[in-house]
Amino acid sequence: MQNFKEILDKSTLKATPQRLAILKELESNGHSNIDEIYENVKAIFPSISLATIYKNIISLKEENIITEVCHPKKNKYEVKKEPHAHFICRKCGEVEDIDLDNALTDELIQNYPNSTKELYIYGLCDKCS
Amino acid sequence: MQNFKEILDKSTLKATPQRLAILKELESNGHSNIDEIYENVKAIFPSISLATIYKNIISLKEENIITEVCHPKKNKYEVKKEPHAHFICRKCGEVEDIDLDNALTDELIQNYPNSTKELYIYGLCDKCS
DNA sequence: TTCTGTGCAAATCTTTTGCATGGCA
DNA sequence: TGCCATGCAAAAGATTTGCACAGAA
Repeated sequence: MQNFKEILDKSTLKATPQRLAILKELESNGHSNIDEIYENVKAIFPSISLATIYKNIISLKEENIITEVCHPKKNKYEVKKEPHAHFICRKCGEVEDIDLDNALTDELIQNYPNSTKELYIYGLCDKCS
Repeated sequence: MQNFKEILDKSTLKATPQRLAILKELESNGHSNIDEIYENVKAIFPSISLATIYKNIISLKEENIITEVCHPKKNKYEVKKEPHAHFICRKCGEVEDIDLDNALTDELIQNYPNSTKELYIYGLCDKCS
């Protein structure tokens, strides 16, 4: 479990309880969309508003604390970590992290010097195929 | 230039002038989002409505005539063609097609047997980097 | 005639904005 | 006091739906 308070203290953003809850939700869920964040954080802060979620997602993105995962159904967000790939299921929308540690992907990405090392592969997950 | 009338005739959809114009727009533009399609088709059919664009995009997707390109800013659409990769600029949003003909990508995709051979690489395009 | 597709308007959903309030340095 | 950040409500934007009409088989 990461120390989000410390991460926020180093940024321009204050470590409010709501922000910490959003980050905790992303960490435990892996990838969540706005609704999922809202529902799960609401369980802890019943008074939180959707607008707060949206505003925080924008500022956490700007501060490079979270990353947007482009998603065919609904964009998702994740706590920033090592560059890695995503496998996204075209049917159920499930997102799976893929390690980028093999020679193959390294080499592929070498061909795109300006790439941010974000690779996405679409297909069907085990359940849906 | 593809024969879209023929393609539509083979599907369950009729080859209406509006549909043909949407496909022609996608073909000439490469990748367009809803607004771009609307604006450009409107130049030819001033009476076309946004609802018609939306409805057609849905049915053309269902018939596998077009493909949705997941895009951080606005989803784009393209006429279906050989499986290929996309390079998407995180800054300006430009989409660039990448051929999937090299051994590297072939091999990468072999590792994901259920992949639809859709690969996305994010980064900065030449202009933005 | 029948069926599908179109275009308008309304409805719904999603996201953003403005503003008053509250908490913390 | 002076900032941010929050939460509400309203506004703005995007997408979907219902319906009447038009056009092709």
